[in-house]
Amino acid sequence: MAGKVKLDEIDHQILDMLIENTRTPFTDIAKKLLISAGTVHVRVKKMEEAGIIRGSSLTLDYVQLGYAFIAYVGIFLEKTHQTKFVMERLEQIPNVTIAHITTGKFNIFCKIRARDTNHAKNIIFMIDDIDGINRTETMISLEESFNDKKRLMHMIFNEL
Amino acid sequence: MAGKVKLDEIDHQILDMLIENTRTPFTDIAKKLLISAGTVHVRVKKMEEAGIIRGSSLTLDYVQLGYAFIAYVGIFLEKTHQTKFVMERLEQIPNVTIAHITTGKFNIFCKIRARDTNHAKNIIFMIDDIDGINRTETMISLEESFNDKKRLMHMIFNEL
DNA sequence: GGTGAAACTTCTAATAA
DNA sequence: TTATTAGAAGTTTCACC
Repeated sequence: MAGKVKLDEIDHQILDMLIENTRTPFTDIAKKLLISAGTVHVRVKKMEEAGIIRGSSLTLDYVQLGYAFIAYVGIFLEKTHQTKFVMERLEQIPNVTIAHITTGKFNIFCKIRARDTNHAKNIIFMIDDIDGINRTETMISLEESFNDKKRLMHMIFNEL
Repeated sequence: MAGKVKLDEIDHQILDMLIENTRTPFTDIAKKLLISAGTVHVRVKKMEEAGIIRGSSLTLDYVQLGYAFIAYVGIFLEKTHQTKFVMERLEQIPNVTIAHITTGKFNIFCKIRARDTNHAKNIIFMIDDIDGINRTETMISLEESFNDKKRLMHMIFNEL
């Protein structure tokens, strides 16, 4: 599964195309890179086996699905040794989409997604109720802006 | 592009399978849901046209790619009306993977990805240099934990 | 490593129900 | 809306560079 694989320019360009659309036909990629579809197939498989490609997922419009509310919750623990326990509890709440153990102001830091303010309130209360949490601080997202993955990839590949 | 579409149980299950692996053959989905591959095709297309499915992307192992460092940077602005300008500047830095305008402690809040602490320092200096930013507060992620999308989808579909 | 072609699988659109 | 069908397209393997 995990391994060390040196990626070359061809691999970078394959990833580049698949990052934009995971269903880009290998034949299209092959045509663009002037290689055979078989080669694309082998290289993708290799990157999957090496664990560089961990999977693929859909980007959904959560607003249209009725989940427009995003907030970040900073968590202060009573004692640091409770970190693992609290992280595990957070992972059990599906509305917590990502959680980090952090240095700095907060001990733990997580992102939540909810339908609306009222729904978010319930989720935050749920978090507040976890044993070991002293208090939380909520930051509501008024606007979200993404940077597309392709640009980060270019940085990585060109060692900028 | 955008539209109101009511999703039924079949749609939910199609999304469920594609969220885990966007390349799941429609024939597999059809077999599991006891419908025809043509129907799967039509429904996926409909969800794409409605904008519910916005796209697909690869999940990459950034640690293996040499980008193991994650931090969140809270930004305090000099004046609120500079928000848009600063957001635009942040979008130009590929290492800033996501940025939010927030209520609460910070005016803006962003996530950065870098090779190491030294690399991160340069990025944070870059952010500090943006006009209109008063000061920043960095939280380094020591450990990241994801919640899989499937569970969030189940919440959404079951109106929990 | 890569190719090109064969065998197999999947997609897609049209038609019919 | 869904199923069926059939031709087009894509994937995957493999013998051979």
